[in-house]
Amino acid sequence: MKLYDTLQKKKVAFQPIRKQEVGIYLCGPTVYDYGHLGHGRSAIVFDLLRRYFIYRGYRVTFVRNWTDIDDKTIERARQEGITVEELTGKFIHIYREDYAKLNILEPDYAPKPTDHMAEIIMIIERLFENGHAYTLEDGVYFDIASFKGYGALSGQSLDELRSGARIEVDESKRNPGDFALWKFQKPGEPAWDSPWGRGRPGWHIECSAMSSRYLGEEFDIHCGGQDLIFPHHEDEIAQSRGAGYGFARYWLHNGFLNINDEKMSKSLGNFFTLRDVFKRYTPHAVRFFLLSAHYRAPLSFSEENLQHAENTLKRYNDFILRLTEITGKGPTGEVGEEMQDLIENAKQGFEGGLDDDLNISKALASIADLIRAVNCSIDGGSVTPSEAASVIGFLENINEVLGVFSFEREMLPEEIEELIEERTRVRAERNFARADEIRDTLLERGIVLEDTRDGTRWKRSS
RNA sequence: GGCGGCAUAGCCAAGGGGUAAGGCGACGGUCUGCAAAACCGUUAUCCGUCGGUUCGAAUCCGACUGCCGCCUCCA
Repeated sequence: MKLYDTLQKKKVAFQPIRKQEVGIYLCGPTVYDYGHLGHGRSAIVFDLLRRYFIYRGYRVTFVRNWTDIDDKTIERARQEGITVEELTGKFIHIYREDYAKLNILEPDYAPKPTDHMAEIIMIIERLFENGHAYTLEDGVYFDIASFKGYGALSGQSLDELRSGARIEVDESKRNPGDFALWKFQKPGEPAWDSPWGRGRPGWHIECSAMSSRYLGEEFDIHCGGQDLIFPHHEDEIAQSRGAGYGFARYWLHNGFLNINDEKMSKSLGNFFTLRDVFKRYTPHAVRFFLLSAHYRAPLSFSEENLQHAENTLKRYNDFILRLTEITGKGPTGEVGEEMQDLIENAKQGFEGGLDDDLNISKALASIADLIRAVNCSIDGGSVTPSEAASVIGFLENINEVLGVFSFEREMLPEEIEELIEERTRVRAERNFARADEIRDTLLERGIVLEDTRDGTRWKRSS
């Protein structure tokens, strides 16, 4: 399996630290507000990564944090007149609901920095011991000049960072790029005891502390959005390696979700929350949309593209419905060699695509080829129930990775079943006026009827 | 100013030295009582522009143009 490593700036063959095991850390959101599509994208593409490792037989440990203590959670809680804990508890709950709708697997660990002060303090102590930390009036800082290799991830040298700094420089810091490890308490702020005084952790330190806590001092993959490369991940590397950890072996970053060619973000105010989008599109379609572009490429949000996802998914699910109708006839017939080859080709195409740095387009193209070929055989009446079952089995397997197909069928209310039966009767009598009337009535109620050789099929219209 | 990314049909998108996968949409056809679904066919002489290397480039090199991101909180 090849993955693009941001640090090496190229695709490399993935080698796990321990055979058939992989530890993954994903930087999660700061929980002070509703999640938007961009957060959804990051969560989904790395859910795809995790699920594909599982599909490939790896034992995966997946960690995604909730950032619950920083300027924004403190400020928002103050505005709303509630505690930081109340605020973050509410939004963690909302995020979890949204992510569940998107069929994102729960992380094995979902740590919060407020639960890990001991680990955070311990790593800062180690940074002092190793000469990377120093204390100023308002907090403890990391001395980036003391860490050789600073800038390797983002491709920037210390000098460039110095000259390019757009922020007002705190003259007391040894280097403008030095960042806070521990911020001393200001009036009204939540605070924890530490050897340097009461306060709270800086942003970057939580990920260094919690990743090592759950995945070990050296682990396989660290992921996040491209906006985290600098300074967040650069600083994490400096801290963790400065503390003597091996830290992450591979760095993966997802591209942005754009809207009108601009990054969707809180600060630009051009975002759609997941909740809003769910009002207009099915969660499966939203997942499929966010999944359907390569994870490192920019993806444009638009009504047209969401609708596109909805349409494509409908084609998949119609296909599954057709297969289900055939398997309903019982487990009979052979699985012919031709069908075995079709499935095998699709499987190889699917795996070949995802093996190549999660090339989802390649993977989906092979599924499209399978659907066309099998639909063609169904039209010809040559697909046995056993064959249909094996195609469904294949789709179920890959759906463990994609998580977008629907296999379940709901039961219709009896009155609707009766209308469908009545329509079958009157059609046999060639009373098409009544038949069309029934079809229109049901359509108004969201039921689409399709007449096939073997009877009438119903579907939900949306 | 520094660092990085992107530019392929109406739209989404793969490919990345040997002559353009796949999907959505559209149009024509088969099927159907009519539809729908499905299938078949059509839909890029060409891959931002200009040069160069090569027998051969969308693919490599150079320049240019446009767009985006990071350098400040951000998935």
